[in-house]
Amino acid sequence: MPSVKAPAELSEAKDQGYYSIGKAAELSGITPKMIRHYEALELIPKAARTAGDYRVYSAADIHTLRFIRRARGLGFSMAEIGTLLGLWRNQRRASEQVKRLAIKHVADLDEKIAELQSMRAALAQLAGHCHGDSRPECPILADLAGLPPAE
Amino acid sequence: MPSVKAPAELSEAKDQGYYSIGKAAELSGITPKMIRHYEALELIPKAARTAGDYRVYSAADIHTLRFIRRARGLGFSMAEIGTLLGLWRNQRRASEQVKRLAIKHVADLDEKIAELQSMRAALAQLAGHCHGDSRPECPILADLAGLPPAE
DNA sequence: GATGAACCTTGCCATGGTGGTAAGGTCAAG
DNA sequence: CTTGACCTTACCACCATGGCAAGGTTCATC
Repeated sequence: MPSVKAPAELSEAKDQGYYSIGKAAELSGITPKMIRHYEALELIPKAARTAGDYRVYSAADIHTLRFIRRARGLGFSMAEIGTLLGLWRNQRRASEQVKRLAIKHVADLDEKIAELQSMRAALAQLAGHCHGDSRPECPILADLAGLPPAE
Repeated sequence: MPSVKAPAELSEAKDQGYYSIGKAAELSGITPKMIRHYEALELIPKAARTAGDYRVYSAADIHTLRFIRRARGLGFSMAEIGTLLGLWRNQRRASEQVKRLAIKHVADLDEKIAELQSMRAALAQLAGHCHGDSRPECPILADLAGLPPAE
């Protein structure tokens, strides 16, 4: 056995089914940047390190990262994802807790959607009344300036 | 004429129809904090100052602040509002420019709405399949974990 | 003419989720 | 031993807003 001071460990880790942060990013669809960020947020446990201080990830870690990515895709906040991860890991969870969180989030989404829709409707209405030619008269600006709607 | 070193100016300003930042905030619905912020962003011109370095606002300034508040209410970004203010102040603008900006913003809103709606639909679907009782089985978590939809 | 309340001033920090950049360390291949 | 790809930490930026702190101004009341 050659007397290498501190074996690189990284290729060794690879042989054992562990991934570098870059590989984990590729496999999970989360950037290395965000993986480190989630670790700092304590959403995921601190990754194991090689002798050279590189983070290493197991297949189970990749699985967790994918879970986070999907939850983000549904619009859950980091705090909510933290809760979801806790429930996911807890074999004795009640599905009722998960459902409650989901229903609440649906309501939050509905609220945001309604807000955006009312903006959209108001603006589309104004734009519909605007000639959109070379003349300066413009109901959009008139409305923003506070003039009566002039229906 | 009494030889007051530097006349307070504030009450004098008030007499002439000028407002303090607090009053301007009250009248426009924008917090003093944000009024200062908009000034720093150069969205609005630098306010005049009294001898005591207090900002003073005219009725026209209040008008501008209200314009900004309404534009924010329609979801325009600060950058877009800067453009809108420029068009508003420009008597020779073409309404076409305003309309183009508005239409673009409607498209942006539509995009966000569609995104939120697809989240909402996916999540509502999952929640609809979740028993929501004391048992741990949960299609929501199963989906986040990446299991097949199990329709 | 002093005191105190209400207001103003600037400046810094925080949010949330993500991106960038810089300065340096590690590793594998040539 | 060098090169280049990757990793490390530690900052700063975004956007719009809120909060707090430490200090100055104004004004009304005693």
